Amino acid sequence: MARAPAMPPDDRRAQLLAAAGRAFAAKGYHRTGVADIVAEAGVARGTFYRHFEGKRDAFKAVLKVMMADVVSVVVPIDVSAPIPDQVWANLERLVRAIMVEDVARVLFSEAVGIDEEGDEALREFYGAALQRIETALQTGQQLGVVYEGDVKLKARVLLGVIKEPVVQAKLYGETVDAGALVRELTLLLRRGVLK
Amino acid sequence: MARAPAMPPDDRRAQLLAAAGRAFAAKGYHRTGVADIVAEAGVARGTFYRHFEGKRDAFKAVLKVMMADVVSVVVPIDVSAPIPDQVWANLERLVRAIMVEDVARVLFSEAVGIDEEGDEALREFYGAALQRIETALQTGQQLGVVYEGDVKLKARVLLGVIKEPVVQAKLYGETVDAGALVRELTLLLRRGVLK
Amino acid sequence: MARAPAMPPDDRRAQLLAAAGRAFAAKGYHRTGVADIVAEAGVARGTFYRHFEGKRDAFKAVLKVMMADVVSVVVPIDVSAPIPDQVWANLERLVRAIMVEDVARVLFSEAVGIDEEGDEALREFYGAALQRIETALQTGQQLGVVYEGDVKLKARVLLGVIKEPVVQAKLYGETVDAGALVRELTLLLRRGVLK
Amino acid sequence: MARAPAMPPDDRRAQLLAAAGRAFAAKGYHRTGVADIVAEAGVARGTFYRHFEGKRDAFKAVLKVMMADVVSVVVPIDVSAPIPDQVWANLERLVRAIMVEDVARVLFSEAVGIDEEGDEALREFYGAALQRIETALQTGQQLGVVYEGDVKLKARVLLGVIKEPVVQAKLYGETVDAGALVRELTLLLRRGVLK
DNA sequence: CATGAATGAGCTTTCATTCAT
DNA sequence: TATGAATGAAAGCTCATTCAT
Repeated sequence: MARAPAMPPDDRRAQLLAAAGRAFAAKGYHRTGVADIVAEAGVARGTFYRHFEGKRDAFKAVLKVMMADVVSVVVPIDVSAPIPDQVWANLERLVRAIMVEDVARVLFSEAVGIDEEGDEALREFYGAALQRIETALQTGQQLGVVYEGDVKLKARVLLGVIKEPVVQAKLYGETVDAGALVRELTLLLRRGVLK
Repeated sequence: MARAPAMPPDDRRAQLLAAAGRAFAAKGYHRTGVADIVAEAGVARGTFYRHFEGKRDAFKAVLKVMMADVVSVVVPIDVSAPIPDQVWANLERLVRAIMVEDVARVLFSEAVGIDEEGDEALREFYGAALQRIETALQTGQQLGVVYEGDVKLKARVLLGVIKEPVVQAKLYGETVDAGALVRELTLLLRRGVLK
Repeated sequence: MARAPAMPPDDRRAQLLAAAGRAFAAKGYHRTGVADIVAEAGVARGTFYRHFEGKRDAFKAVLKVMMADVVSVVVPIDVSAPIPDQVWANLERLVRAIMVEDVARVLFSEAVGIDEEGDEALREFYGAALQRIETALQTGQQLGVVYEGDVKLKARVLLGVIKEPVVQAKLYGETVDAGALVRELTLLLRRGVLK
Repeated sequence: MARAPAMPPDDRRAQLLAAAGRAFAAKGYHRTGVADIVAEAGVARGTFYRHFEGKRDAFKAVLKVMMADVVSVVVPIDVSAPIPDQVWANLERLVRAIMVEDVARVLFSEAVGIDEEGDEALREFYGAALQRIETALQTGQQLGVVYEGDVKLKARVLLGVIKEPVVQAKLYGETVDAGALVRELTLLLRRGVLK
């Protein structure tokens, strides 16, 4: 094959990261081989190992990028402005970010069961996400807009509320109607399910 | 090793199924080898293949048993008796069933990414579960106790509500307080999160 | 399964031998499993091992029977009667015997490569056959009806002359026209191929 | 073990092909493992699978090479020169080619019974060989030097005439005297066996 | 830096044989 | 004598990783 042009390490790494993201998203961690990644990137096997310690390392790196992408869309609540609107806006952006092509599958579906280190990476991601939700809930409680109760548990429930519809849609190859989902979530958060 | 005593095929199969369930729960599908399963069962490799076509077949069989176990705890609502109590009771039994040692990990964590056939098995499980939830919601709507809206989406949200706290707890090796969880879910379903 | 009725050992052995012959003929030594043989015979696995030391032993026994069948059709030449007719008659019986359903495949196709002991069994068969042909040729030379020359080599050539058309026909699933083959062989032996 | 030096794929493949040929010739298809081949070649298991899809694929490749080797020694008859001499020369070269160490065993002894695909490969080989012989016979008939009659059958007989002495010699670990064999075949073709 | 041939531990699966019932 | 569940050595194959060029 034609030799890929030499490239600043960071660029090459970024290229590989993107390729790895696509590959993992397409087939999941276990079914994705290093061969898939380097084919996607158009470089040789050895090049991959110049930039990552191995397949798992690459996966963790992909995970990190995706986490950052997802988290970045959540903007802190400005208490001097109407709060509910900000919450709904955050929620909608979050759902949309999660639904972006690769994220859902990589983060939610294929990530568990790699090995202890892989699980740890996942825990880190979920830990960060849940931490943010908890903080938001606590703030809400202090503001009197969130019911009292175990915020940790509430946070996990909320995570599931957002995640599961996306995961299920992925599982069936459907696309999610973000607007409808957000509306549904809004209603759930506001009044529950049962009259 | 001492030769395992002969046994009626159905018994041995059941024993292997249990062993496989424990093994998959302990290390997940991908990290579990047939070697682990037969070690857990205390039989030789060949014996495993007398009862299952292979590792994936065993996994599917485990999945099937667990599905049945989980589903069986949900009892139909008796409309001539107070409904809410029945709903909460069902919910509590469901949460407890899911929390049983092996179920959560096998069903929720390690199951995706095996191969197309494996994914199909999962889809079947989730499909059946969601179908039940949807039916319950529709009944609820007809009885006027469930808000209007897309039941399919509602069902997925509810699945997430139940599943995620259990998954997260597993991820951290925590045990879930079923009572607390059910109470929280109850409140969520009744009035939402936000005042 | 219903227990096969107890049976005098020789009968059961004969039954198994026949079943083994059919099985080996159908799929060849390597692709035939003990499972095939016992299924064909309608007995349990263990029964097979009560009558044969193992798969190879059964194969050797089948070989022996077939050898005897084939060899028995060749009748000694009566020098007081017209010789050529007897030769042609022997030849025709031989070809027909070889063409009998199972013989060709078992003897000629699937027999080599089992292991040293198996090869030895084959050598025995071929040795016996060639010995007979050599003797016939020597007699012929003494009677002045066979050309001089290395009888051992001549014998092998003749074996090939008979065997190959049958083997090839088997390979293509064709049936051999014994009459035509014998006629062709007759002409070859009498005058060769080239004018 | 010392790492085998990198090598252009075609070279390595050729080396493996040769090693496989030796291995198959030494022990036959069924008793030869991939382990034997890679040991013979002095490379690791994985290297083998970089070049062949599996054991059977390697066998088919060996078969192909050997076919080509054998076929290539037969040169077309030049009708403007004395024909019989050319026929004998071809015959002698053919016999010698077949007797080359590996060819006879691989082609003639161990090849049947692999599986349907393997048998098909063999049929191809024999088909090609027989086709050539048939063509030669037809030409001979047109030139009036070959007796009339079924060329297909004649071709098979001739194949047996050449093949069997070589096979038998192999079976006994003898070496064939090519000169003597060709002389014998010559006489057989010219005048038959019986006066 | 990039390459890709080479590696080999580890995995799944098969099947002739054994032996307690 | 007949049974068939149990066995486990042995085989084929994969793929993340290494390293000489």
